[in-house]
Amino acid sequence: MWVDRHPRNTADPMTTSEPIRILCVEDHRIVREGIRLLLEREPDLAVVAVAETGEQAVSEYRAHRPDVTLMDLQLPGMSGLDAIRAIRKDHPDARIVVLTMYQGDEAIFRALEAGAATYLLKDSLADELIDLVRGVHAGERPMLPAIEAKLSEHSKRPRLTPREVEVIKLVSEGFRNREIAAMLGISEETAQVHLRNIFQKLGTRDRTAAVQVALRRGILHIR
Amino acid sequence: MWVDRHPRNTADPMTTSEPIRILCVEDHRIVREGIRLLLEREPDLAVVAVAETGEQAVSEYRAHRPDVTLMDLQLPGMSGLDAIRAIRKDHPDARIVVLTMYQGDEAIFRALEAGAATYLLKDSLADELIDLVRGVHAGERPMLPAIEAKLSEHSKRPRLTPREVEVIKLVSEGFRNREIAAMLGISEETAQVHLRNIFQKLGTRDRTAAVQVALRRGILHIR
DNA sequence: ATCGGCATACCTGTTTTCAGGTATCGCCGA
DNA sequence: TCGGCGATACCTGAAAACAGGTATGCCGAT
Repeated sequence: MWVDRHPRNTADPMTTSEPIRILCVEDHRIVREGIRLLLEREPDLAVVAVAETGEQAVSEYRAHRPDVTLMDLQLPGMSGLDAIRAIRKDHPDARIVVLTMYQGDEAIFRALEAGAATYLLKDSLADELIDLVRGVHAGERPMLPAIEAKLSEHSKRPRLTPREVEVIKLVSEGFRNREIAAMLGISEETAQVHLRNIFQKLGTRDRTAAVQVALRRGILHIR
Repeated sequence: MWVDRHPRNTADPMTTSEPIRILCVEDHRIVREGIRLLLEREPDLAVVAVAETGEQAVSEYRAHRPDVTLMDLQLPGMSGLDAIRAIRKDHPDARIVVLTMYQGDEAIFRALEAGAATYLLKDSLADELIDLVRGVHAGERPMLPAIEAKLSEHSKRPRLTPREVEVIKLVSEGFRNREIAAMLGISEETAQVHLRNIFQKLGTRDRTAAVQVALRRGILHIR
């Protein structure tokens, strides 16, 4: 618990003199610069720091204590998800807006579970982004209808357990059941049981299709 | 930090009255809007049209005949690659700059083969984008060192044949060898031979790893 | 205290995939 | 015209993956 040195705007951005201070976390420099320009067309928004990795995001957050953090999920090194967790661990009142390409229900669920205030896709309108930033800064947790829909879809589906996620991750990297078992310190048969349960939950009959579904749903990520 | 805001005079853009007319093809609206702002900070650049699908790109090209087209590869419906081919078929002198996230050597090779003038990644500098646009407009085919490196890497590797690409694509969708054979109208054994050749070329021992490598190298795409 | 979910393990089969070989046919370029 | 490559096909045998069942220990919630 600390005393915030930077006064925050709780309401009515246009009548307060201090703009909303934003940290923009995005690894693609052209995109980042573009988003910065978008935001800074608004007189009540100011990008005070940027970061292109999860680690940088954490340290820039500490250094600048922004009012709102705009976070991409796909980052080199520490993922955006882990960065959200790390920031929220030290600063439980951090207000984080996820802005990403990932449209999988699991990605959305995990980001909000990790403490993000809201979630939007990069093909949203610039105005939607700006509205969400203002709303989140005002303490709300505004949610776009498309995201709500994916969330309710998610709640109807069985989730993979942490162990199952480990297994499908190794499967996606091309390891055999025997190797996966050795890496996890379990028997090959147990690894197979996990895999069978994964197939059942994802509605697939083999590992290749399971990996595809896991990628689409945001259970796994590229690279 | 970074990004100087002054227009730089490479070929003295200020003395020419007509700006470079650009078509910007990019499905993510926030990114598209950001790139547009980036480009339009330069007085000699003007975004005269935008498109968010391959089909739109083709029709907008026809309607506006831009000097330079900025093309993303990942588009809903018709891919950016097919859009490049379609545009270049009707307009062999079309000058197209690919701006994408895909960093796989095969994606780069195919784009240039399809007629793109140059290729850059979204984590390039805004200035690099602007320089490339100006260079391409001037009739050059400027190439960033990182892209050249990937291209020479590509030339050292064996390429998959068209048939092999069809096979690995179906494999990535989770089909069994027998199903793939039926879909392609060949025997299961032939499908297996293709797959064996794919493993050999990609340096993998099984289908799951092969799909991962194919995704990384831009031989396959998500979705 | 009991029940359900999770992780673990083993058993028995069947199906699929992988590895190696050989062979034909057609096409294209040297 | 000859040689190579791509696509096709078949054979055999080994390895891996998949399907179904049963069972145990643990832990958290009711």
